[in-house]
Parts: sequence; structure tokens; C-alpha cells
Amino acid sequence: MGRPSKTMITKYGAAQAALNIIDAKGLKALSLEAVARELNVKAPSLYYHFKDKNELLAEVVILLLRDIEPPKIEEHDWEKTLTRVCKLSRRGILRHPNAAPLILQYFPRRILLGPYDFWTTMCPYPVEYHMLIIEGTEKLTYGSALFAASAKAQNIAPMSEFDPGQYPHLAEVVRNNPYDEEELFEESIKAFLRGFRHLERTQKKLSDTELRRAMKLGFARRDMT
Amino acid sequence: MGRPSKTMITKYGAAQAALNIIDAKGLKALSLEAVARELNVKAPSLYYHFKDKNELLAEVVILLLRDIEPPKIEEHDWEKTLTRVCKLSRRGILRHPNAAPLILQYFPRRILLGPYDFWTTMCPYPVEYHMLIIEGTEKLTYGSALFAASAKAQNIAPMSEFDPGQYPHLAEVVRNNPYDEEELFEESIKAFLRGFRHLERTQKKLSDTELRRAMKLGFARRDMT
DNA sequence: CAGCAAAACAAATAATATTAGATTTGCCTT
DNA sequence: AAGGCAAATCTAATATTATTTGTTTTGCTG
Repeated sequence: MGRPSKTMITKYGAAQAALNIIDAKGLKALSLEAVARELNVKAPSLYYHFKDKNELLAEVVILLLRDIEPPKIEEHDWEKTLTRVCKLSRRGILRHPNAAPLILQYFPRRILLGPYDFWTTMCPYPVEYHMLIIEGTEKLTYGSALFAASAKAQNIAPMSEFDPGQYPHLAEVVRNNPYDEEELFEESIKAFLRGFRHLERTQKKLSDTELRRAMKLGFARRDMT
Repeated sequence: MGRPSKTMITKYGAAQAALNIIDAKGLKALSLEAVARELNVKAPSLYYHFKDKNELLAEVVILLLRDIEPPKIEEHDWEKTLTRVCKLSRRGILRHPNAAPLILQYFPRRILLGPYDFWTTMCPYPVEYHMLIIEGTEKLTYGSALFAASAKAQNIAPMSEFDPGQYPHLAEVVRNNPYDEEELFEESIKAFLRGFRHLERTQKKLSDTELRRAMKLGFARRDMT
């Protein structure tokens, strides 16, 4: 057939096709042939645009993470807005549960650098804690998202069924748990952030007024993706 | 060759062989043929013991998680001991970085039920918060472990290199970060747990003496695996 | 000793990533 | 306008690998 008049394959298009297949039929169903079919093309042609399958998968992850809705910053409250970002990120991943394993393997940390650089300018706590806050919220968010997605992809209940007789205390915990899945996540983030409000006396501590002022600082309107 | 006098394959042995290959040569190098070779056996023989490859991989994950050193409970301090459990779990996973993707896919939640049932009896906070504490510590621990393992498996620096000119605030954060990788994790756990000490006034709050007493409670000596 | 189940094997199959070598098209240079 | 080069696809071939089918040998059980 030779070179076509219009180019049939683009990195973006191929990644999109791959993601569609993953969403619809799962990771195992993702073959280069399937992607090619979606693009009306033969499988080896993909090698003109990608070094190997891994490179395509990496592109899929980037696509997937770009799809996450950027938060609207309404309230001028640092914690609330950060919490919302985390929640939206988690939801974004849960929209593609079958892709969870890919996210772990091909996570492109660089796409978070921009948001982190932005968030750190808003953070009311001493700079020594910023990396810690980044680390904690990131790991909570993506940890929760990946496990929830993985469970969803396999139709597994998030908290596996168990014999209440065998684990009576845990059964009591489940019975008294007032939160649904997403609330559990959200409250975890909140608890983590609360952990910085009251720091030990051995460390620098903001006064109440300093703290309140810092936390109510307005946000610069700026692109955060 | 027919049936041998001594059985050559066991679930445990095959999983062990598989884990060795994964540790030594990575996940891609794990073929049934490679596992069979390690056991002086041919590949199809494995199907007598496993329904398919997935079943073998699930066994590998169980093996790997069993390998985690159980914590020694010296101090009678709830938070410290829980923090140590989390740290040891994380280290255990990091001992097999190449297996990280497997852990996400085949995570056997049931093996945690016992420890959770135990921990909940020691937790000084109201039972409404227990699931939240379980959720948060679990996701922080495994989130951190899996991402660190995945990065290690690919020889990627945990915080990717970036241009300080492009992200000046983040660069400042990195420069002022006093923690190494594991400390970042440990401090995250601590911050999360601190978040439960000072609960909002709208919620039930333990008095200082109640809290102190609860947190210093002795542990029942009991198997925690 | 007969027979059955256990536990291995060999041979074949199908899917799939990847490589190598055409082939055609559009553009750029002369 | 012609020739040539690079772009973008193809066809054909290969190697790996999970899995299936049917066979063989061994040990136990009646």
C-alpha cells in the first residue's frame, strides 16, 4: 500500500485507541494488532511511531492523567482546595480502572512538577514540611486510587468479605464505619493535613493568627495543569 | 518420563522459584519455561498445580508478603508500634522491587484481616475512626512502597530530576527537605496519626488523660501475622 | 495383581511482539 | 519537469510464550 496521502497514525491517536480498548476490554485484550485495527492500519506500522509497546503504554498513561479535571478554586482555603485536587485526581484514575497497573509502571512524575511548584507557594506551613506534605498527599491519593481501581477492574469488593466470627473486632469497625469509599479517602487526606496544624513544641509553630491568615490566602489565578 | 518417585513441584516451591527469577531478572523474564527449568521440569507440568499463570503469580505475592518481618513490640505505645509495622511492611516490599506490579494486581486483602482485627483492639480512638485509620495507613504504606519499588526497579530517582529554573519554588522545597526517602514515609504516617489527636470540637474528643492512658496501654502478646 | 489416580512428559496450537525488507507517496532540489 | 530522498505504510517472517491435548509412568488401594 505504501505511504498514504493522509498520515493515519499519530502518537495521540494511537494512545487514544489503546485507552479505548483497555477501558472496553481490559489490559489483556490490548494487543498492537487491536490498536492497529482501530486505526485501519496493520500492526507493524505502529513501530514507525513507537520504539516498542512500552512507549505506547507510557503515552496512554500520560493521556489518562491529562484527562483529570483541573479543580475550580472557589474558596480561598488552602486545605479545601488541595483536598479537592486529590479527590478529582482519584476520580480521574477511577474512570479507567483497567489501566491501573499501567499507571504504576509508567507514572510520569514530571507532569506533577508544575502543580507542586504552584502548591508550594500557597502552603502556609514552613518550607521544611512541604516535601512531606507533597509526599503524603501524593501517596495517599495514588495509593487509594490504584487499589480502588484495581479492585474495581476485578469486581472485587474494596473491603473483602470476611467471617465476622473470625474477626469480631474488625466486624465491629465495619459496622461503625460511617464513611463510604470516597469519604474514607477524603477524610484520610484531611486527617493527614490536620497533622500539620498542631506541631510538636520542639518545632517551629505558627501562631493561631499567622496560621489563620496563611490558610485564607487568596490563590493566584494560574494554570495548574 | 511419567510420574516421578518424588514429587517435583509444589505450589510453594514454584512460587519461590518464580520470585527468584523476578528478583534476579525482572518480571519480563518470568516465563513458565524459566520457572520449570528452575525446578528441573517442563513447563506444561506446572498446569497440574496451577490453573494458569495468574494463579502462580498470586501465589508469588502471598509468598512475598509473608516474608515481611513481624514487628517486635517493645514500647507500649500504639502509634510507635503501628508506625513500625508500616515501615517494616514497606521495607519488605522494597526487597522485591521488580514484583511491585504484581502486588497491585494480586493483593490478597484477606491476609491483612488478622492484623487489622488485632490493631483495632489497641486503638485509643473512637471506633468510628478505626476504618479511617486502617484505610489511611494502608494506602500510605502500600502507596509509598509500590511507587518506591517501581522507581527502584527502573533505576529512576524517586523525585525526578528537574530544571530548578523552571520550578524555582519546588527547587527550594527540595533544598529545604531534611528527610530521606524512608523518613518522608515515616513522617507521613506520623502526621496522619497526629491528625486524630486533635479532633474538631463538633466530634467526640478524648480528654488529655484519657488519651494518654489509652495510648500507653500495654499490648497483649499475640501472634500478629 | 488389577485398576485407578497422581504427576510428570511431548507435541501441537494460537497469539503476539518484533524485525527485515518491500512499496508507494509527497516534497524538495536541480 | 525529472530525479531522488525521506516519510509512512505494507507484507512476510521469526521467536517467544501461554495453553491444550493426549500419553506415559508410578505408586497406592482393593
